[in-house]
Amino acid sequence: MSEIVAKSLNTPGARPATQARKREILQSALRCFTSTGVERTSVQDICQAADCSVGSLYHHFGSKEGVAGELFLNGVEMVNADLLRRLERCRTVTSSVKMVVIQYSDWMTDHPQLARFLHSGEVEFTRHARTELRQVYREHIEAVFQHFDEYVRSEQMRRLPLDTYVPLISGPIRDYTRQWLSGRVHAEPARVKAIFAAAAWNAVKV
Amino acid sequence: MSEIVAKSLNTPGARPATQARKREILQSALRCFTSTGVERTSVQDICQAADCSVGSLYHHFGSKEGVAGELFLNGVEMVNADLLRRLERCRTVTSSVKMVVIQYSDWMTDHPQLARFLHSGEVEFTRHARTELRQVYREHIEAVFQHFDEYVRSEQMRRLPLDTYVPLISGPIRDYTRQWLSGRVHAEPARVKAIFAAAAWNAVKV
DNA sequence: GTTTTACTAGAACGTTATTCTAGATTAAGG
DNA sequence: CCTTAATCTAGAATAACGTTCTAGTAAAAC
Repeated sequence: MSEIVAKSLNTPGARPATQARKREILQSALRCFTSTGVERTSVQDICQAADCSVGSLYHHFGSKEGVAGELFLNGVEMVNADLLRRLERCRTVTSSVKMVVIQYSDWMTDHPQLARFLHSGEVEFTRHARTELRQVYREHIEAVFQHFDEYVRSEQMRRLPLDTYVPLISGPIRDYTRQWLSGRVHAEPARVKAIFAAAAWNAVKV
Repeated sequence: MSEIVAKSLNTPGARPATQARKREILQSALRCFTSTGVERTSVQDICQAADCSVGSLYHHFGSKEGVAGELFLNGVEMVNADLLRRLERCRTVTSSVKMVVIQYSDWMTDHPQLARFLHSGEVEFTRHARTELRQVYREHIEAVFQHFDEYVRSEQMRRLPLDTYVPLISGPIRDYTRQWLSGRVHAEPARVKAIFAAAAWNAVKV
């Protein structure tokens, strides 16, 4: 089971027990969402699984969407942080580009439940969650681009329209992962990552 | 506005007016779904827009999911048919591979409403719709692969694991389209298709 | 020890998808 | 034509669900 560790699961003024309760709710929700689907799980299902009252859930998360949103945000932050950590160790263009694909494959294979949830597309975000997610995404992209900037400058990588790098490098493995999660293909992403890593490098090398 | 033409919108024993009524419901539903989101549109919204009663809607489609499912299926069949039509005119490997990307870009750009709906990921399928969709997908893939088979045999194209062709060729443009629909990038797919078409060919050429 | 705040609980509310029953319209057979 | 059976429409009734509300409990602050 994947750990649902929130960056800021506790707000100022919160009691010690609160974090545990929130985490319990999030983990129970993830189990429900991935087994039954977001829309088909009721808040009562979550409360029953987490052994809490609806009042408690609404106090902490405001809505069912709120639970799903926080779960989604936590998941995205985990993947992003893991990529940056692994990118820092790469010292060449080739290994860096390939790492983007390899990390994605490994992470999705290692966290199938969160992978399923993040790819489900069922999550309806609140306005607040949406802006927060956008912010997280932007900061992440910026950090990743900073890593690759020197390679583009030194012409070890093709210079392309900014918006095309992500689809070119990550598009295929994302598409494959999606198919894997929907059951259309059977080999885990981690077992085909070499092909997609090579293709990614092939797409952006000079 | 895109035409919602059903392959088999009429069942045996149906009256002439039925097809028009069903199409009216589907078109109204599409408008509601794309403007408000699938989950947030009620069946009453659809009925009001289509000027019909809930009883009528349920008689024809069985459920809200049923409406969304048929809309989805029709959309997929339209894209697929369009691709096969355009592929038939291609006489070389390069143009064929690139056509897969180009057709996708053009179609999504020309049918933004259906594109948004097909990519929304909000549709919950009934068991029946799911199997039917799987069937349609399989037949389509088979037809497309048949077109490319000769090129692989004559070694004008790389021989790769079967499940990797689609992600390698279509993954990037799909990913880009998704980002375009979510508003993260602004240039229409049709305006960047050349880059992704070239990358697709680059990924599978010998 | 008192006051304030965080938290929990579960009944009550309004909305929504779905079902049901009754009736209207149309096609087919004689 | 008239009858009969089937398709189709309508809208009230139902059941389930997300959310709100009120009251109460526990813990921290002072």
